[in-house]
Amino acid sequence: MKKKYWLVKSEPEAFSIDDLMKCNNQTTFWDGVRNYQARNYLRDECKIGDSLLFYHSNSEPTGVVGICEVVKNGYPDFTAFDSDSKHFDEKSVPENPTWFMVDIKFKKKFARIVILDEIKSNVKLKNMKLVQRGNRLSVMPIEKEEFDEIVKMGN
DNA sequence: GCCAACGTTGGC
DNA sequence: GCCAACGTTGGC
Repeated sequence: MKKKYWLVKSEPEAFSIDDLMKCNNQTTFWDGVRNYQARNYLRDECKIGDSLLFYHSNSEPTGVVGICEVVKNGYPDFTAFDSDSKHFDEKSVPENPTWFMVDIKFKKKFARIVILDEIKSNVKLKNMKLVQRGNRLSVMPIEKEEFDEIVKMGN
């Protein structure tokens, strides 16, 4: 299986890369994805060993802040079963789960944040879904070259 | 906090 | 299956 590359978004108010660093074993489950396209990526394509860019949305500044790695393949997002969770979805049941998640582990925090403006103005990154109009996917595939370029910018 | 651009829902 | 209404995302 060829290694793949992803960009995942999180609002740092809700969950930041610093929060991830403080997690047990610097690992957490990436819950709360409630979009079918993103769900399909998590369930079917996002596999152990894949690399992810961690992106802070709705923040100051907005941009890519570090790298993580997938450490568990897609499995049912159990927060959808929990009526106390804000990610609760009554239509998703354990026998037939609607939503999926993966586990991710912290790898690295960038020396500097790669802000959205820089990504937008870098011609090598102009094909990223991130900078295309109106794209709101919270989990999106990216190319190895794009991953490498952003890592280079962050160091 | 605003609001444009989406995705989803539900009436028909 | 269409599409208006609604809720959400996310940059600014």
